[in-house]
Amino acid sequence: MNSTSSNPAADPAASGSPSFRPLYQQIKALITKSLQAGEWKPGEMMPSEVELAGRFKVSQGTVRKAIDELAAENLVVRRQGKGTFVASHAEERAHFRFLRLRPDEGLPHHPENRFLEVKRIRAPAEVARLLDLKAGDAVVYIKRVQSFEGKPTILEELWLPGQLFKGLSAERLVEYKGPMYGLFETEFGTRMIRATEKIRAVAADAATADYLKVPEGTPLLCGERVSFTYGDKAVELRRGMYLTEQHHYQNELS
Amino acid sequence: MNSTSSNPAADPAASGSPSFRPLYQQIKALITKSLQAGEWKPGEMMPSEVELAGRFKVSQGTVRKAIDELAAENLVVRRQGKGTFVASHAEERAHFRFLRLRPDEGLPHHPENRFLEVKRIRAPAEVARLLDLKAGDAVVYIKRVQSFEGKPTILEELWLPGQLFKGLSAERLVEYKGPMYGLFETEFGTRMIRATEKIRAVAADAATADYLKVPEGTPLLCGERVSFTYGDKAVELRRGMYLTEQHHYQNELS
DNA sequence: TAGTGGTCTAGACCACTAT
DNA sequence: TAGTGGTCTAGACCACTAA
Repeated sequence: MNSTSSNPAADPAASGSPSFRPLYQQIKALITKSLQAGEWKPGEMMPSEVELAGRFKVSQGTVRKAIDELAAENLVVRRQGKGTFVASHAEERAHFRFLRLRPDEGLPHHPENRFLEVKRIRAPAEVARLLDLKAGDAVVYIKRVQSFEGKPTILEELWLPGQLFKGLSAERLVEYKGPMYGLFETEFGTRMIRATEKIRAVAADAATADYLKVPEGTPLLCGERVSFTYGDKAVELRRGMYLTEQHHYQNELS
Repeated sequence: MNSTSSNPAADPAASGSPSFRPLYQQIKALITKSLQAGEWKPGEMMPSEVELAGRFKVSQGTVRKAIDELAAENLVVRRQGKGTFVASHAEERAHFRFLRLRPDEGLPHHPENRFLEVKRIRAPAEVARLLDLKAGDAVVYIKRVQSFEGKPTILEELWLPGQLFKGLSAERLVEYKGPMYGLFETEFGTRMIRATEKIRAVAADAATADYLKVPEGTPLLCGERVSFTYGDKAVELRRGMYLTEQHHYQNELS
């Protein structure tokens, strides 16, 4: 396949792209668009490489390279002999991808959740800025405490665009088993695919100390996370206070 | 190339591997061995794909896939039209790979260094355990304070295997411009390729508070890093106390 | 046995860099 | 112009899964 081919996607003039763009990148973009549109739902198998190659009129190798990158970005999961599947936060293996807080020894446990508040409010300026909304736009506000083995360890506040999370209620959150991100993608069609996190050390204020049952002034990890869905659209702001007396934040540098 | 080929690396019996192992993985291992042996030094260009394909008696595509993975692991850097180069910590672009502490606004600056101690000691049990040494083995101990714009921000302690870092002195550290990892790879032939980090929040003790010129009890980020070289061999333990009043630890989740 | 992803090859051509 | 990495193809065969 080259630029003299009849394949429209490979023709820069037809694609409207002024500069050279590899075919497999264009295929990747098309597949991503289908993922975003929900053509194949999380957990489902997507069409085989051969089938996609036929649909896009390119070789299987080109589809392969496109899917390789999607797999590297955790958007899809390849399973030899079975097929390629849309990644899902509902799967066990995905649970710890965004959960970096680990007990000092042993394997991570699933925390017990206690929801303190779930309500719709108008976005404060700072929240609106980070979520790319207008100040005053509706957002869902969630406040919860997570405990490990009965010990309160995480105090977390979340802000979600109200537009995308209509009908999200405390009942629904409590009743859903598994990670919140699973609920978000299953019930609200919003899948988190990456996030940025800023971490600092702070002293517990009176209210936080009370929730975590520690003395005021106790040093806590403070993490601010902004999560993004397809198209680098910010869809979650999360501020967490982490008690790190028996836990630590684990990170791999490479 | 298939299992009936005359290529010894592709023959499981000849390679001594009982189970199936892709050819490109074997090639990757061979190239890694050459990197480890210093056949090509950091910053140097390594042989072209065609040349390596000839040497290993495989197709260029197979070498390509091997190098693709090495590039993904930051062991080498590809430059179109030029060649493939051995990655180096001495290069500007690598400076911030392991440096996650950022100023709250603006781009990261290079800190000013003040070395408080550089000496050879016997490894305490805990250090020996993490570096896979025997308690009492010689280690180089380094203690330093890093300041940004004159403000002390990081108090760091390092332990390095004495065996690998003979002749490392305060003078050499002070005189070397650029990141320590650059010095380590240039002068001591030890290249850090990945690390694990555990982070928690702690209160500054009297000594630390003094170094960082903050009140005792100030919340600090405490990071413990173990760095590894080729073959997943631990070669550095680093414990840092970070003042996060004007800085934060930045992380990308994906 | 059929279908899927995974590996490997050989060859053509493109984009980029240096000379 | 020559050499490098980057893209794309077509086809063969392997490993794994499920019916």
